[in-house]
Amino acid sequence: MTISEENYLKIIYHLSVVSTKEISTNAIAEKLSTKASSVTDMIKKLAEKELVFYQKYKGVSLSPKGVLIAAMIVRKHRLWEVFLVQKLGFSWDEVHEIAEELEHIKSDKLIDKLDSFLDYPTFDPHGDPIPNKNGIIISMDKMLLSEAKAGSNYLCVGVKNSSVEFLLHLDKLKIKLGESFEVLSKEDFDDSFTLTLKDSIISVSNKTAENLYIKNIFNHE
Amino acid sequence: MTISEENYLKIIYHLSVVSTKEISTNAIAEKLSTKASSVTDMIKKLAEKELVFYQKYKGVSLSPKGVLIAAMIVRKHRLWEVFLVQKLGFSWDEVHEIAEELEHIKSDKLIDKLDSFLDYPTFDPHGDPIPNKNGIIISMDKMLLSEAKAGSNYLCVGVKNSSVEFLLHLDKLKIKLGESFEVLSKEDFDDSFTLTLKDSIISVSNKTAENLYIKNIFNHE
DNA sequence: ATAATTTTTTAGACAAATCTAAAAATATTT
DNA sequence: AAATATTTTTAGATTTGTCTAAAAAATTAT
Repeated sequence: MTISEENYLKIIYHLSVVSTKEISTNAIAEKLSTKASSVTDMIKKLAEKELVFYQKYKGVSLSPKGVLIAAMIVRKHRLWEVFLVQKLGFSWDEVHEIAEELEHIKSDKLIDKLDSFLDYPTFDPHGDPIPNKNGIIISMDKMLLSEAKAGSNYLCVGVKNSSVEFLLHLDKLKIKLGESFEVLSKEDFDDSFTLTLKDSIISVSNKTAENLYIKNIFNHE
Repeated sequence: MTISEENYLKIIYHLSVVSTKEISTNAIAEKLSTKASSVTDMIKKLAEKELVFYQKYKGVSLSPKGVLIAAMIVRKHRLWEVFLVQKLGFSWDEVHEIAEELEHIKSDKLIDKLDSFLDYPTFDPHGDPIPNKNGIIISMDKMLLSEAKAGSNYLCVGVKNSSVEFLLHLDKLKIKLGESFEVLSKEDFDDSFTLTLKDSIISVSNKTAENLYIKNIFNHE
């Protein structure tokens, strides 16, 4: 597997999580910042290797073999992110770029040992689940802050948008994953939210609320 | 810098440590398991970038800029080896291959943080010195076991040959870096050595003795 | 010092991954 | 359903790093 092939499989994997349908050439090209013609070439190569199912003009989907390889790349990426944050002290907005390189290091033993060293984490620093050795990911019943109800208590569990800009914005608001808060009110005027977080009251824009995953905290805890 | 360019600089760096003279095309080709014609092509490219000094048919040497880049690659390689052994529990014969990949990860901040996480090590698991951020390496006054004198005490400090086979052989003899021993005798018949190591007496072949670096232990310690 | 050998370079070809431009297929509009 | 627009594919070119085979330079031997 070349790095390029791995990147294609990874992107198709990520697109497949969102869509269920066949993935279009253009969608892949956009994610990889490349041209549709390059995507067609690479897809043919991956189809030749039986890592994807492909029919001309009909889009592409991962074969079982392709799913497993892609899940292992995502597993490596997210384990390295945990390492960078928890062991080396990076902030959550810095780790994606470095993990993009580390995810291509080829050694199963390395990943097993890293997993053990990190104490078998199940989520990465952005709240995304880490596939296990068989490619299985545990899914959490999360929702967006934008769907929250006034008066309820929640926990921050992940980000939908993990761009550097958004993550730094959350840092400014002192919002961290694992933190709990209460929704005081939703403002009708601009669909923003007012929350109590660690004894202070903050206002969160609708755009932010639509990119932050949360989880209900039930009172019996 | 591509991975290929980095590998050429690294090899020229390693060859320069041994020879002082200009490095020949064939020497590089042999180390990289490639053809002389490929080496010529790459050297031209590196000369273009002013990373090496090059004159047709006269061999090649690193420019100051080239030395620094090469030293940083060696620094990364050796720091990652320390990480793999000390933090992940790899044995010293397994880490070279993985570090060959990790050394090409591009992030200065990553290496600074890794260095700090490892507590600023100065030698890698094979006893080779780790260049500092300025490319400076501290050299140790080491010698080969084959030059040792009967009756003296020494410390194992490094290996000249770091092949998997040799390292596993040392494991069998229970020879580890940092261990001390006394040379009981040198056998005239086959130039082998008899040592006391951790209360047991072992025999070490001349071939092994010529690949193990040691250091005198003075009695006033 | 000339001949033979080895080393190095050049010239031209190839595979991988990309691109542009044009053609073909599909989807959307009217 | 025909016309228009979009998407996808094909064809051919480019770049990077490699190769083989032949030519040129340097070294070694006679």
